[in-house]
Formats: sequence, C-alpha cells, structure tokens
Amino acid sequence: MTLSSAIAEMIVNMMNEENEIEIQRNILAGQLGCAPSQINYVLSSRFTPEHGYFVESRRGGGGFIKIARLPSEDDTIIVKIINSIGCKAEKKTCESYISNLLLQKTIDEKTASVMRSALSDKALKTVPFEKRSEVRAEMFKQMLLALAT
Amino acid sequence: MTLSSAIAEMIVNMMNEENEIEIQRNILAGQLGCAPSQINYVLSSRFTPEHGYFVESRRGGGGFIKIARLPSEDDTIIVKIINSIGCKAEKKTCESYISNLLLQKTIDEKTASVMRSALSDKALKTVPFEKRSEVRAEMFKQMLLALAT
DNA sequence: ATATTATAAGTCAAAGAAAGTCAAAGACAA
DNA sequence: TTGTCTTTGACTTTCTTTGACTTATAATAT
Repeated sequence: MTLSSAIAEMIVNMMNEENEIEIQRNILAGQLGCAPSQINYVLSSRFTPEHGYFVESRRGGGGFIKIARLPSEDDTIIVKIINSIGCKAEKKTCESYISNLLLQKTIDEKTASVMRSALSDKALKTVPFEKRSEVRAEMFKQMLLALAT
Repeated sequence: MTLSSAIAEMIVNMMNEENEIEIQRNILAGQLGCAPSQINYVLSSRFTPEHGYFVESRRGGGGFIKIARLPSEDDTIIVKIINSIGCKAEKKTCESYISNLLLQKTIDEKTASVMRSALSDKALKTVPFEKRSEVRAEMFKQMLLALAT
C-alpha cells in the first residue's frame, strides 16, 4: 500500500456520497505528512478524465482543488470511448477507460478482467513491443463494440 | 534439489491455505540469497497458465508479484482448454472452445462476444497474418485465466 | 486604483523503489 | 558433445516521492 494509493482511497472515500469535493492541497498534505506535490501526482495519475474525473483548481489565498466525478452518460459512453481511441492505445490508457467503465457500472468485474487480460503484455508477448499499442487500440475498440451491441 | 525447485516448493507452501499470495521479488530473493531474476525464472518455468497459475505484478515503489492458483486443480474445463492450446491457435479452434464454454454455461453471451471480438481478425488486423495464431493463443489463454480466477 | 505581500497551487527534474529482460556462463544428462 | 535446464548480473522500464522553483490569486496597504 503506497502513499499514493492511500491518498487515492481517501479521496474516493471523501466522495462517498458527494460526487464533487473540494480539498486544500497543503492542508491535506499536512495531514498526511507528505509533500504537497504528491497530491498533484495522485490526481494526475488516478483522477484523469479517462478515469471519469474532472479536476479544477485555483491558486492563491483561498485556493482549492475541486474534484468531480463526471456524470455517466450511460449508453453513449462506450461509443465516445471508441471514438476517442485513435490507432494507438497505451496499456495505461486502456486501463483508465476500463476502470471508469467499472466505476460507472457500465461493465462488471468479470468483463473488465477479461478485457484487461486480452490487453495485457503477457497476452501480447509475441507482438513486437513497438507494435503493441496499435494492436491494443484495435482490440480494445472491437471489444467495446461488442459491448455496445 | 535445485534452487529453482526449492523456490517453487516454497511458493507452493506459501499457498498452502490461500490460493492467492503476494510476494516481493527482492525480499524473497534476499531471504533465499539468490538473484532476484531467479524468481522470474521460476515463475516463468513453473507457474505458467498450463500449470494452472495466474501471475500478475507491478513495478516501482510498492511493487509486488501476485500469484494465483486456479481453483480445483486441473479438473476445471478451463485449465484443460489452456493446456490443449499450444503456442498457436486458429480462430476456428478458439471459436469452438468458446461455443463449448457457452453450452456448458461456464461463460455467458456477453463474455463470449467480448472474447470473440478480441480474437477476431479485425482486432488483429495490424498483426501480420502469419503471426496471428500465436497472438491468439496467448490472448486466449490469458482471457481464460481471468475467467477462472 | 495600484502596488505589495502573503497564500496557495503548479511544474519539473532528480532520486528512490521495485520488477522485467536478456544474454552469457555453469551444470548436467543423454 | 550437444542440448536443455539453471543461475547470475548488468541494464531497462515503470511507478513513487520529494523539494526547489514558478505562477496565480486574494488581501492589504499606500
């Protein structure tokens, strides 16, 4: 359990009922005894739009960081993801989308884990490293398409 | 008794009751006084899908290696299928396994269609034709593992 | 109004932590 | 001798953590 995942968990808990919270970076960092920039790291690695979150902030006196869960646009979300995937997709990107779909309950755990496995480096081990993200993109789109229909 | 088989035995013992454990590569290697990469060797030679194991890992701070044993030994139909897949698998072969699993209700329609999509020629269009059955074999095994876990 | 100061967040690069890869060397059986 | 299995270590990649420095905003003083 790393600091980062603890922070992420804490944030998710704070958003338990609300789907929008406001935090103060320095205060949170103080409570956790970590560097303030750690908060930025967590936000940029785990609360991206791909993960289904929207982050806003303001500096200076009375500054804050606002974290909002993006509303689930139910049916069309899969189509939107498909459209946003180009001809390449990194594993991390796919993973973000998948966790978002899980969050929105558009897919279930089992489907998520089948998709993750198909996209994993193990599955693609016979594909040259530089080619994998192309293969992932196509595979991911096809799997999503299957879910959309 | 080689180092490798001692390590393998140790891991199996650790999984005595649990059927999923998490280890730290460097720590285990330290306890055994061997090179960390030795652990990888053991895992890749004795804890393969064919042996009924599913291995996942993460690098970096807080990294780990997770080893999961598939339930009920090699009786499960899934392990049997994994074993019967070599290093290549034609689309037709995969398809017949999938429809079998569907028949037995080991998987549902949705899962089947996600798997079919991942294995389809569309998904693999960027992979040279001669290479596709290798990729399919690995992917199929990994997806099956995910289902069994 | 404007300038100054205090407050708070952002950026980025470097260091640290942990696992992965691969080729070369060793051991050993056929 | 040859081929397979094992062992190692150097190098790579990925993820995390920190701190020094920068930028933006609000509050206050002039």
